[in-house]
Amino acid sequence: MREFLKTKGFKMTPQRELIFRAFFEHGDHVSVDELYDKVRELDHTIGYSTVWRNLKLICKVGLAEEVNLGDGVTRYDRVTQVPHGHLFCTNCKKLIEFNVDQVVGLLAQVSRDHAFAPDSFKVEIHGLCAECSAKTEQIKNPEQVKS
Amino acid sequence: MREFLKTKGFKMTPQRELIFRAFFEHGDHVSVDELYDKVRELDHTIGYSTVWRNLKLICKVGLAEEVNLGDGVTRYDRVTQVPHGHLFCTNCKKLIEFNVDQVVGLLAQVSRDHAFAPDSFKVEIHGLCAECSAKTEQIKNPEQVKS
DNA sequence: CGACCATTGAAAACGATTTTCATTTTCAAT
DNA sequence: ATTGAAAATGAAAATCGTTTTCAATGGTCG
Ligand SMILES: [Mn+2]
Ligand SMILES: [Mn+2]
Ligand SMILES: [Zn+2]
Ligand SMILES: [Zn+2]
Repeated sequence: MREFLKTKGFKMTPQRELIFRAFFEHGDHVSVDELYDKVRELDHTIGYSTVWRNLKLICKVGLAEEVNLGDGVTRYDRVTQVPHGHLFCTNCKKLIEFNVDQVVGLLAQVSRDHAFAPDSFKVEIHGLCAECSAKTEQIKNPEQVKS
Repeated sequence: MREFLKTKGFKMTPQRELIFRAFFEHGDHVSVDELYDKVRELDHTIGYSTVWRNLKLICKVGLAEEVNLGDGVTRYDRVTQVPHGHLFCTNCKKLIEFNVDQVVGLLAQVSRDHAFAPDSFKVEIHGLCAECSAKTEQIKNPEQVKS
């Protein structure tokens, strides 16, 4: 890691080391706030802006990407070998990943059709996860015990 | 329109009339700022919050949806018969729509696989449109006239 | 060891969105 | 037409996640 960053002209610092570790070990889909809290447990002197800047750095060197689910906070998603889509529960904010190989095939064709040079594909399904869906069902149809 | 809103318990006002008209006649994919500017040309006394609230209202009654392209501003997209995806040029911000029938088919299956109750599917391709793509090409490979 | 420049932390700035509040307007019932 | 309750408006302020500023610190390399 240190070497990887050095080749890109960045320096390694204790704070950076800690933030990178925290992100890659426990941090997928974290917001700045969430990672800040995690990192603070290990070193309560680290500043918020340092966490923010290092998350941006992780993106700049291509190890993560910002994800915007439309709820006002930016999350940071590790870049993986295979691209994936997100099932986002608007109730409990759970995020489930799924394979998008087939979808990407279709979207690549769409891009070609429009002479569009794609950088990235974003595929999201918003709705209710199994658990929240079950709960809502209950609320709408309270157990009709009476005949 | 007046009747449609009345049945939902909302009142009609001159401001609302103007804002709705502006949105449905010239406003697809507008931000609040953009629609505010448009509406201001017709009535320079309308307040920003009134435009904001009425865009929210248009969404609430199901005639539009918020779109978040990750550039920090919320846009408002008319709800159409057939769902569509967006090709978003990160350079010139152009937005091109495309058919997602096939994609939605795949995503519906993904939802079923996860017992997920989908509300909406979001399909975006970020990159460079044909024009911007051509320009960038030029910059990277300036006409190599010399041998 | 310096010199140089990236990095840090605290605080302030930013900017889009949302809320507040006093006032005005709509609209259904008199 | 008059009235009253509820909804809507406009200006201003509040909110809140993000981003910048700036002085101080610290890493890298000769
Ligand atoms: Mn992910
Ligand atoms: Mn659209
Ligand atoms: Zn859920
Ligand atoms: Zn473009």
